[in-house]
Amino acid sequence: MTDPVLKPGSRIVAAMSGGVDSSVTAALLKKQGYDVVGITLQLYPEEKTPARKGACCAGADIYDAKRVAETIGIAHYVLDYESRFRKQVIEDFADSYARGETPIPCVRCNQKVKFADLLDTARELGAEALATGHYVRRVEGADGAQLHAAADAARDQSYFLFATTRAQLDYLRFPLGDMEKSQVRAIAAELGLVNAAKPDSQDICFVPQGRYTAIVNRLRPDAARPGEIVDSAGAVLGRHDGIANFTVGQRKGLGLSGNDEPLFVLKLDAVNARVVVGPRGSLGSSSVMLKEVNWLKAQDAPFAARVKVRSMRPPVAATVTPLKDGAARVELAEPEEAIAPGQACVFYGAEGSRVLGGGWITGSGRDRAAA
RNA sequence: UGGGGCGUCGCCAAGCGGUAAGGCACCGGAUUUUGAUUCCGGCAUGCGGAGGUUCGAUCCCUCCCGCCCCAG
Repeated sequence: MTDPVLKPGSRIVAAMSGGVDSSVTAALLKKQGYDVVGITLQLYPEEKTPARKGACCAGADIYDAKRVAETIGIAHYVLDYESRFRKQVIEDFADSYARGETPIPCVRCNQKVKFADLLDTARELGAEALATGHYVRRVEGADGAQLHAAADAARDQSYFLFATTRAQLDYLRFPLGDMEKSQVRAIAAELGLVNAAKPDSQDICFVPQGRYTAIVNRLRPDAARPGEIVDSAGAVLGRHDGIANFTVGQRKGLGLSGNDEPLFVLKLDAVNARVVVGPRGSLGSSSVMLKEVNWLKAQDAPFAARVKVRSMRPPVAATVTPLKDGAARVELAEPEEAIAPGQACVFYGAEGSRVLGGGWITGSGRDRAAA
């Protein structure tokens, strides 16, 4: 099924990370007769991320992308995006932790790098569109392109693309949005792509072995300042080695023993380097405050929606109220646990799969405290 | 150095003669293109120490060590 808008034979830039998904994306477009140009971004120095499973965008992955491009017969370029990536994604990541938040670097990367600079580059190359291997659907609507969750719900990545603007969406294409992962791998195997059986990427791509705090500590030493672990009443229960080690809702790593029930992080106080903890029952909140909301629908009045407060969580019914200066308030029908500043709250239609927008969480209301 | 109580996994804590529950913490794995959560698995040949009684003792007896409390 070819694109309803693009002319046959149009030039399309395919963002190729070196993984199966983006490789198959490029292959499918090529098969459909487009003039596909593969581009791989070098996002960080190879030597810092020795070959490992689940990485992308450096070293061996770039090589994989090049091999795939050769196999399917398309042009392929590698662009050095290290400094942009460091500034837009890694620095932001560290700043966010230093503020006591829990960042989502993948969203920033899509928002500030792939759909920004890479998109511009694609235009400069005369391409009609930029395609990626995200599992998300782009639907041509009456008043422009719409963003929808992937057909394969278990694979859906719409949460990570909530910040995609309508202008960006207009130019983007996501050929895998209607497919199952197993189909994608089958196609890769059929075409003999080198990465057909390559493990899915996971963890933060620029962090070796999941030790993200090492990067944060190096960039923002303040986030590694030791401090107290306290309960909601302020009683000191223990000490910690830096708020960057924690996120709201976290249970492991507190080292507080002797309790009848486990304790979770309720809040991070960056100013005082304090970690506030409490029992599970104190984790729920039913109102969420957002900033920098990206609207993919008219933003005139409050509306009913289903929202996700974390990527791997079923959406819950909610009412979204647009506020001034790109802010919004979300009232959840049922309290959600562990709503963490720095994470995203993404709005979906009350029915169906359309993404209506989303924003960055700045705080949440503690309904139990308010009740 | 009179009286009473207590010492079981890193922490809390059952067991009170029949061959060491549980929770918390911790470790490992699964899941996951954030960070978490969650799930599964692991975690005291030994119950302060030394003897004794018994077929058999963490549970009974003796002594010792260490805490705590009330009196002096």
